[in-house]
Amino acid sequence: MAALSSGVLGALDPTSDRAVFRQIADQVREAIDKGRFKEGAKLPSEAELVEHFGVSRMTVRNALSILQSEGLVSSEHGKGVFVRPRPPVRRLASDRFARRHRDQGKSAFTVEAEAAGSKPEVDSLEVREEKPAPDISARLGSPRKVLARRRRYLLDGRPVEFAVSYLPLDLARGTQIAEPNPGPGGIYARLEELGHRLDHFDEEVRARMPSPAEVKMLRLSSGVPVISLIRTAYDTEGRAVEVCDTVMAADAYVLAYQLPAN
Amino acid sequence: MAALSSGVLGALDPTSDRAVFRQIADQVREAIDKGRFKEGAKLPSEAELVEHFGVSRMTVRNALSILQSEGLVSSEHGKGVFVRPRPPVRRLASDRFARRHRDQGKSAFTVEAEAAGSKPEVDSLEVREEKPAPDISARLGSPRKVLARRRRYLLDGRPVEFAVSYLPLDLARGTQIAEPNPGPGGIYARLEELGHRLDHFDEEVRARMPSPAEVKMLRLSSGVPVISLIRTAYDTEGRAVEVCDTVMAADAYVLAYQLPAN
DNA sequence: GAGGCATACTCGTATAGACGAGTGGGCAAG
DNA sequence: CTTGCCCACTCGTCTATACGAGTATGCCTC
Repeated sequence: MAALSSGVLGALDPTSDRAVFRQIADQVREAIDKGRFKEGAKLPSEAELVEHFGVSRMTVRNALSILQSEGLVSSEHGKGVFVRPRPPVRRLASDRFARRHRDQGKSAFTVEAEAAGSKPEVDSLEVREEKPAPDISARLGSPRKVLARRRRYLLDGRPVEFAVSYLPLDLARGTQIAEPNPGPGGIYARLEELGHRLDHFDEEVRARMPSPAEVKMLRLSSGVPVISLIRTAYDTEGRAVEVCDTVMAADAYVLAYQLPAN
Repeated sequence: MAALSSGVLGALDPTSDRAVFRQIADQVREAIDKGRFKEGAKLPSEAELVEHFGVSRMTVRNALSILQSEGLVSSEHGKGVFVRPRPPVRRLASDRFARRHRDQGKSAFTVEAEAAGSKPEVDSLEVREEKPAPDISARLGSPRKVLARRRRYLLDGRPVEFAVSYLPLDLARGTQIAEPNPGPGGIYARLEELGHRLDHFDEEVRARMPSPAEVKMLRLSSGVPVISLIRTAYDTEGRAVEVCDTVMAADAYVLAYQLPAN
């Protein structure tokens, strides 16, 4: 209440035809944008906002739900509503699969995370053979079955990315690629050892709101979209040797690409 | 009502500890996923859902608001709630700025849209000199002032993208780049004519929920994120000659990139 | 037939109240 | 001092009700 009377939030405009709950959302949003509520700070409680604006609680909750869907705030049961802190961002450079980055014992994810001062983890590792979904199948040249490698990546305990790699079964069966730990340099190193020298990767980038399963898997708070990245690896023969389907928490990533001008 | 009694939606599980509005959202989501409600189809009205599930209207609205924030449905005042149709998607290929695509009289956007059978439009064109924001300034080598070119792109009347190009003022002032219409091949063709042969582009891709201003500008329905793309163009001297800040409706785009493996 | 109006249906906004459940601090008992 | 409980405060869920505003339809009038 002290925070309110100190003038962080003003009054409603009864002459405006803008809905009351939008006016409240506007005021709180502006206060956040201008830094009057700082990152991680607790907003006034619903009861305080009810009293300050003289409206019912549902109206206040309606206003807060707007800000939540915009990704500006997140609520914690029993504690309050907080300005959502911006997490550190992981930058994926366009040369991240270059051969020269592939000669270490650790995975690219691990190396990069440790360099950035974060604690990397990989879990939910599942390796199995399965019948590919139509879109995956089409990219791989319609194999009857594929090897699927599923894993989840975490930084400092927070899940940031979920990825599934699909490889034609005739190519991967019986090799170290079919093992939970594919060895130093990852599956791309193994593919090259098997004679599939990699030529290039195609990546398709989309953004959308997460499914409930993805919300759970990535522990996403509301108002955070996901980036969907589908990468296809081609060998020098022009054969698609792997498709990797990745879903990333959008607030944890920036993708960097370099395009030639010619 | 006939649709409901025909069994598209089932009953609630009173023994479940899952909130009622979530159960309702789950059921409707599943019906959409399984195609029992098709794209563009009208859902049962709130009143029908109230009757079917035997709950209050706020509970139904709460359930629908979940689906709306997931981008699955959108409501239209006075008409109903509809399964959101997936709009046609525009694919941005990684060679879209290649010199060979730059020799026509029309802009790349126009050519590509017409090839895809859509009606392209460009509006809100504004060209002015201004003081650059810090992040833009840093990318361009800290010029005191820049030329800013703002425009909005539409496909079949729907706004899909809003873009601002920034160029160092000393480079653009007095040239055709400072004109509303930059001429055939766009500003990249003009830059090359001015002796700045383009070498490569850096692109940074992010996804997030839109600001209210972006919702208005792109006429976004709720539950649709935006893709933010910041492209920096470098000439063969290594100088950054342009920064383009683009905000795209995420449901209208897929970005395609090709990465070398070496 | 054309125009306009009434009406019924849709979602949008807002109120008031109730109870549940998670959190944290203080107080009392051991 | 430590343990455990209670309580106050937080957000979560749900009900019931009311009126406003946009849309579509059909009927009535002209």
